[in-house]
Amino acid sequence: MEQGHTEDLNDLMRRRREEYNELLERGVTAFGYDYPVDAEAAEVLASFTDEAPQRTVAIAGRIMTMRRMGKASFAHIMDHTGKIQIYAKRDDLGEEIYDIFKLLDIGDIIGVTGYVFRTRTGEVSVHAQSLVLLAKSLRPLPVPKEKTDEQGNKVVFDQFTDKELRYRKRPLDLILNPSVKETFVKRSQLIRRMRQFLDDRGYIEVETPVLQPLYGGAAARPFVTHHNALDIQLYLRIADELYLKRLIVGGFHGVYEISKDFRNEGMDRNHNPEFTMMELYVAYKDYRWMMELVEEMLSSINQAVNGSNIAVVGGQEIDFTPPFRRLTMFDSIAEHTGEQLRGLDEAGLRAAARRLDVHLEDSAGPGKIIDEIFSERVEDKLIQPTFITDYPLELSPLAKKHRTEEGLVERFELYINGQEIANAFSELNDPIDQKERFTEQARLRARGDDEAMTFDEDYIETLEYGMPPTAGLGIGIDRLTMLLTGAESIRDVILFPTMRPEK
RNA sequence: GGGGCUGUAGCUCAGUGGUAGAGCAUCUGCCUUUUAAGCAGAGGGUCGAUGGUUCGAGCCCAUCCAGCCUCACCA
Repeated sequence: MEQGHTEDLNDLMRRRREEYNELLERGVTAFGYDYPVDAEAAEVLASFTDEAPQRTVAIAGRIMTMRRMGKASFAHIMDHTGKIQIYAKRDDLGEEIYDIFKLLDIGDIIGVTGYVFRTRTGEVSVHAQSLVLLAKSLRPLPVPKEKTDEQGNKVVFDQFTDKELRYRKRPLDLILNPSVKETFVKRSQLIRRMRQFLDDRGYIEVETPVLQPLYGGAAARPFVTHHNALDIQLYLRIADELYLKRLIVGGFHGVYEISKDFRNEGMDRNHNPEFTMMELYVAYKDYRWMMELVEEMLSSINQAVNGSNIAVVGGQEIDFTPPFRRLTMFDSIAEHTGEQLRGLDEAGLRAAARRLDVHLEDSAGPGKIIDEIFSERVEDKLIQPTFITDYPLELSPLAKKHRTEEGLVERFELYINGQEIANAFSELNDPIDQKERFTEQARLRARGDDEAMTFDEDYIETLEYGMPPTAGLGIGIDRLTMLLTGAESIRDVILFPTMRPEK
């Protein structure tokens, strides 16, 4: 239903324009400049007692309900802390103001000054002594109605539930569905605690390019753009990794970045084309050290967001108390399938996949086969926080070879509730090895793998100056937020998720 | 990309081939402690779009658009 054009006034909107004009004729400023707010709804309600001396408050918010009864009326206004009832009586406001009040609508934003009292039916309310319009709402707001039934349960009527509209018109979603705001407050707390945790350890927050002449650091297809003045093609970054490690070469002992990455791929419950990633690199550390940091950081973050070591997701309790379980990828597969893959050659791995009914592309190499078996038979069983360690080398072109295990790299991924939450490795700092890995990636690309990494000559050159041993970490902020808030879709933790444009 | 479901008033929805409906919202009147306020009345629709079947389509068929779920692909 197209309602985007102001010219396209339906009856409800036309009516509001008329009211707006009528207010102007009465000399009312329909859009105010400020209001001396000195109270908030939640605090006023919480602090009220019937014994305390009468208190006068100045409060402002959006009108959410209106009950006009001739010469006296009730309304609820909502500010950022919640709703509170306003009582407007002609004899107290004066006829002029009261008539203006009667011209107001649900959605209008008003400022009210008055004393706090309890109504006959028991609701703490503000008895208005003055009232001003701060913003006229010219477009009808689909406000749901609420009722408390005999059992004390809150019943909501006409709730604004259309998912598409909620994502497309997020401001309405925020006004009409209070839990939405809670999710984004939690997201903010999460990021704040993460930043604080990293800052407390002396790591430096930096900013690296979003527009990159070569993209790298992950296996993904990029968005392509063009710079006019230089007349060159640029890519939106798919990861921060290679730039951050350049900074470790440059002498920073620890750097991190929290920023958007962009991947030109499909969208679903777990993927949005732009998403927020935190990446951290710390010199002289390895992936084992990084596991301990991740445990501490996540339990600290969950404490900040949920006030305990527990998060509840889909009725499941997730326990963030360190230490988290550690399990090699091979052992996790053995535990959940009974198949011991360690030491098997490609034919042996394929046979195991067949026994487990895991389908493979013909082109899959040993590492890919192991990864497929893990993804299909293990991943979704990892509910409590579990570090899966030691990945096949061919899947990890930026990770350092395992110090004792042939064919593996020192890498871990943290799984919680069946989802990858963190990815980390001992970073590859040998430029000769790195060059070989890039060469292999280039071979894959030539064979048509458009997600294989590009050969980054400048990065190799930087490594050749010498990079200390380094531990690196990436955490998807959106997925972590989903986990800690129990959200089922990534769109519920992104304020303005990517949507197909309305036609 | 495959399969399933959905799209009707501002919102939430009903409507199985015969004159488009309900509640809330809106408008008019009454109403000075109401709370899904109430009472009386009124207005409001390209039934997602296009084409077809039919004497007749919101309903049946086809195509398209959009959304959700699911599988596949993908970190």
